[in-house]
Amino acid sequence: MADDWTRGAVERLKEASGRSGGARRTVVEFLGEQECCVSAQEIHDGTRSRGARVGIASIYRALEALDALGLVQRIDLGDGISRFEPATPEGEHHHHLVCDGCGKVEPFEDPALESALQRIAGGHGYAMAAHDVVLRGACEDCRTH
Amino acid sequence: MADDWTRGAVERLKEASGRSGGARRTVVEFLGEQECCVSAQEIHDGTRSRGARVGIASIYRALEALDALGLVQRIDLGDGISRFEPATPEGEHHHHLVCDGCGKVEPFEDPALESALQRIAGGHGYAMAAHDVVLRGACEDCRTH
DNA sequence: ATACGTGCAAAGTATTTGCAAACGG
DNA sequence: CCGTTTGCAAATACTTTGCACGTAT
Repeated sequence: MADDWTRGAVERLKEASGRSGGARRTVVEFLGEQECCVSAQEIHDGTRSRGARVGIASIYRALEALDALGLVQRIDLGDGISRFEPATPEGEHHHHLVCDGCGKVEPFEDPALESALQRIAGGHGYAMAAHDVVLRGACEDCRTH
Repeated sequence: MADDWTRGAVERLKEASGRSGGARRTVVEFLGEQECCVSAQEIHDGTRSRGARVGIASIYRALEALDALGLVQRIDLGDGISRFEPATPEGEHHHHLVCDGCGKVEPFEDPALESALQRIAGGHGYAMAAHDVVLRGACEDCRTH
């Protein structure tokens, strides 16, 4: 399934510009393997440790292109670093729990939350295009010590 | 009511450090008058246009101190700029709708949303300490053209 | 008098951009 | 070949920090 996203993303990038280069492919392949969100720096380090020589600027440019095509979701956990993860085709998405203690990031999804957000946006006359939800707290491990 | 917050915040800052200075007071007074969240730069511009000569660094330091005491809420709308607003004493809080078209920011509060978030955090073993919710979309005005 | 607050300027960090060279079609 | 992509380095934008001076207690 992750491979599906990778293949689809490479193809849609190619369609969009008529061209395909090594840096973009490297970024897409790395992203396709991730469980959860990663930062530009993590992509840089991760691909470099596999021997890829991709400039950080190209990573940002690839992520910008992917974001513009709706192929990745941009996530802001509030620490000033943008993180990215593959966007699921159906628009289903998850949000994140961040542990204040150990920094662990954990995804979750919740239909009731989604519908509450829809209801709220609608009630204020907004056509909701996107939303971010980040929960912060102490995880079970950190609480138990 | 805004005055209540201003007075209380000045006092708690003083308690915390045993000292009170002009820059902090200026920042607190400005914040107390705001309807919704403002950025450090907006505080700088706003206070300066009233004749205050407060350095931007002092504004950041005042905001950091207020945040540490829980007197302000730090808000990240996803544009890389931190915004701040007075925190209400009871821990009640609101979130924000951001219009993709005109950039308008509108607050809302919703008890059902809050309880859904509590439920989610609890279900994952987290003791929720804070949370951010930002909804993005086209507002009624922008949709109607 | 003493320690904390303030202002300026310099440093730091994440991200973007200009540009020449590499490369895909 | 031609136009896009890439990598480097310089630039940008927000925020933090070092340090000398001011100021409240």
